[in-house]
Amino acid sequence: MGRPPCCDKIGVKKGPWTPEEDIILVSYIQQHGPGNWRAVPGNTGLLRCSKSCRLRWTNYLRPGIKRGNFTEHEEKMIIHLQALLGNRWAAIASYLPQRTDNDIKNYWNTHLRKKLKKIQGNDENSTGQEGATSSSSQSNFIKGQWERRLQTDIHMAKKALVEALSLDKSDSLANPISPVLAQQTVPGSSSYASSAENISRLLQNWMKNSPKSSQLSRSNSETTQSSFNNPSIGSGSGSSSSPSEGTISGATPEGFDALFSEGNAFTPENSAIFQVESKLNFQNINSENGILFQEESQAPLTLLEKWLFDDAINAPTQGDEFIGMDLGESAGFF
DNA sequence: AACGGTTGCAACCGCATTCAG
DNA sequence: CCTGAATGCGGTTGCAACCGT
Repeated sequence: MGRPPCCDKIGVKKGPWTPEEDIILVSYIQQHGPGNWRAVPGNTGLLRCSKSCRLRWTNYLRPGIKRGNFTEHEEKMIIHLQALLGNRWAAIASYLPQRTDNDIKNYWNTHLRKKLKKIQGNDENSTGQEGATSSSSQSNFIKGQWERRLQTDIHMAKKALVEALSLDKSDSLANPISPVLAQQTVPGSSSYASSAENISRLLQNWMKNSPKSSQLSRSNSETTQSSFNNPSIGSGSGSSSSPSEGTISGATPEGFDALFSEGNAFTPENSAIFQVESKLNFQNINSENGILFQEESQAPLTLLEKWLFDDAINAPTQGDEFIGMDLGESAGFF
């Protein structure tokens, strides 16, 4: 049976998000933090269902999301993890904190699966006698995959238990991220800076597409960057911050037209102040509301993770990095 | 230039799980 | 403990951009 869809109400907008909607959502979350998605449409005036808001945030607007091409290392990790965990994209994404599960899933479906198929095809052609044995070897592989998955789950659960029971919590709290993961973090770039880049990008696109924008006064240029980060934005009197009355009344398309005139478009070049201020604001939110953006992107170091990174570090440049891992189709992928 | 096919990605759908009353 | 609602997750779809003819 299943529950009826939450979004089949009349008047709920579907389809691609507009920059205006993105900004309204980001602005709201900046004030109230992610969560309580049910309240988001009502409080923001967005004609989207809560689910859509959550998805937009987690897959696109959330701080720390890296977009664009996957690196070879990321690719290897995905293949490794997919072989180990199967299509558990959320679990895989937890090992690639800068990527969303949707992104990884898409990348797998569009790039890596094809790549694997191609290689499988080559293998079958080269051996020439797969046929009857391929199905059994595949079932063995699937069986092995499940066993490994089970073992990993048990391993992870054990480790988590040990960590939870450990008296020496200070170390893990002080350094919740592995050194290797820390190395991957771009020095000096705040988690929100990445989000600012996202917003900057979408705003740039918006500016391109919006004929109105060019007509707008540049006199707002000073207020734009600060007001975007100012929690009082849109509250009119600037006094409302409770979720129940936190409607971003000023965050209307008209309001944003004024806010983001051509001279105010966020670009990587001019968004430095924005990034710094945004960082500060999010830190405030972190401390005030207990929302931990940083922690969102910091998966704990598990044995699996350690193995993955050790493997990545020790991996030869080509070809045989999967030797001994019994990863079936993954072997010889590169 | 026009058209059809392909690709990549954002967003949606529906089921599963979790949580609060 | 039960029930209904919220949230999480993976599969799938829709569509714009790209490419070849």
